[in-house]
Amino acid sequence: MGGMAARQNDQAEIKQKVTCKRETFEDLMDVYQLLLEAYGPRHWWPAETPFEMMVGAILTQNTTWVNVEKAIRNMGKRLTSDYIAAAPLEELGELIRSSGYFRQKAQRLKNLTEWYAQYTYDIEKARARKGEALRAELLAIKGIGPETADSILLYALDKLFFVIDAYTRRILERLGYTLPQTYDELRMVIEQNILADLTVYQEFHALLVEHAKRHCTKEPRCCACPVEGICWYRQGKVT
DNA sequence: GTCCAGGACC
DNA sequence: GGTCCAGGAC
Repeated sequence: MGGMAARQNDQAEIKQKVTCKRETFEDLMDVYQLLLEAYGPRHWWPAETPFEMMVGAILTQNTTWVNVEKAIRNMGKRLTSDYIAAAPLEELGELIRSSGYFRQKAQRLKNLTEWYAQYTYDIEKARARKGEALRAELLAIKGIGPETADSILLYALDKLFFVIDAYTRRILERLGYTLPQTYDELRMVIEQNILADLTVYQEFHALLVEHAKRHCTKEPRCCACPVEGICWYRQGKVT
């Protein structure tokens, strides 16, 4: 009699267990280590100069990197602050057409360059400022949101801000973490649980991108995944 | 041809 | 939630 009720209880408990999530982000560095061992250091961001890095950050918004590469190649020697500052909007747009949203992005490149002018296009002058101040300035630029701002802060300005993108969310979801809704909440909880080191920040984001492309694709390819041992999606605990 | 991935702003 | 876009997958 009690046996039946107890069994139903067990099943209810099991059901609850499979739908719950990781409680904390304390083991994030384990994820980092596994990805680093699997893929090796990525040495991101792929750019010749800090300015090219910032340009790439805008061009890659909602766009695959191959299309950005075409745009960067197309700009060639014109990939300079002086050219962008002076070029007609339409001409600039044509150069970067392959990266999509080219009218918006042409204007955004001009906005970025206008901001950079106050540092006389000198990255060291910008780096001399506090990260928080730079972040506020970048976010005030029309066309630069949190992800683009943090990419620029991390990869061009050497400031400790963790970059959150769609790949980051997808991977962490699948691993089983409970993600805060907002960008900054997620960024800060990650920052509180990883080593405060520029290389770790830079590599971790790059490794997440690599992982999202090789294994944690939209349709996951879990075979031989370097984090399958700790992944809750792989273990059927989350969908 | 249609569909889709992918940030920021309105 | 709608809009901005090219290019690759199908």
